[in-house]
Amino acid sequence: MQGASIACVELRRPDLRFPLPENFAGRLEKQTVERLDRRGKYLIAHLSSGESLIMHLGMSGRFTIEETGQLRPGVFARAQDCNPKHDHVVFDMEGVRAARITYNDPRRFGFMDIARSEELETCRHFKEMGPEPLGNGFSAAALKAALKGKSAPIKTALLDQRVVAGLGNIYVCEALYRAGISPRRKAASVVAGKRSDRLYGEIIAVLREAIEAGGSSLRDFASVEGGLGYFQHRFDVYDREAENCRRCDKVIMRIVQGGRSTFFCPSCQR
DNA sequence: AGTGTGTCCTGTGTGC
DNA sequence: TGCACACAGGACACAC
Repeated sequence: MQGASIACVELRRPDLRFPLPENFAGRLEKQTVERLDRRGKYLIAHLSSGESLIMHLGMSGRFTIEETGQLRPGVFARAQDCNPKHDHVVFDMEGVRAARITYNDPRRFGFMDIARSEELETCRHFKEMGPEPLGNGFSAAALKAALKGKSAPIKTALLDQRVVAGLGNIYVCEALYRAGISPRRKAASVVAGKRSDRLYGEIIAVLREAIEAGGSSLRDFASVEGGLGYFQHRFDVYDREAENCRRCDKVIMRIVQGGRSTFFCPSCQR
């Protein structure tokens, strides 16, 4: 999409998780995508109009690419296992590369929005968002400050995007296991000892390793080229209920916190 | 203000 | 085979 222009936007329904913004297609058509970016779990396309398209995949969203030009025919073939009845937004790109970019999302938990590019940092999606975990804004001190005084369980606190951006259920479970911290422990008590320093390091480590492995393909995640991630083979606890801990051989437990599954080793995590 | 609960939606896997 | 049910990578609205 970078450098290409949006020739046409086809909306196949008036909303995703939320209503699409006013004049959605009109504000995108004829604009050039100057730069693609990411903040937390959001994708951002900076447009020549001075506005930016903000996209979130939710749980099941995906973009597929069909190359319509002759540049690299067949490289970006449409994923076979993608039911076209959930194709909700179609972007026809022209210019440096002609392609059809389709947003498909069975559960429709994803959403899109538009904001002025110079106001991105203060728009509702990013105003309160915490630092990028692999960026300069994240440090052991920053993590401590964000967790300080919180009575919520550390598991719930780490899923809160205001603490640190981009952590989801898998990597929170994995980071807590690596750091030897019980998911039930109050966030404030993690700051009190040296646990938060260890946690800081493990958050970064697990994210780096997962990115290196191409992400985690549970059922349907794939890269935009269609390739699968491999990090799921290296989960220590996530989706391993009743299996044995790799470290102490005791049984991995599943509990529910804030309506989400938490996997942990009650012996290794204190 | 911070925290816990329910909700949005479809597909898949499991047990009966 | 058919059916009911639980659960899924996330964020938000709401009640306290």
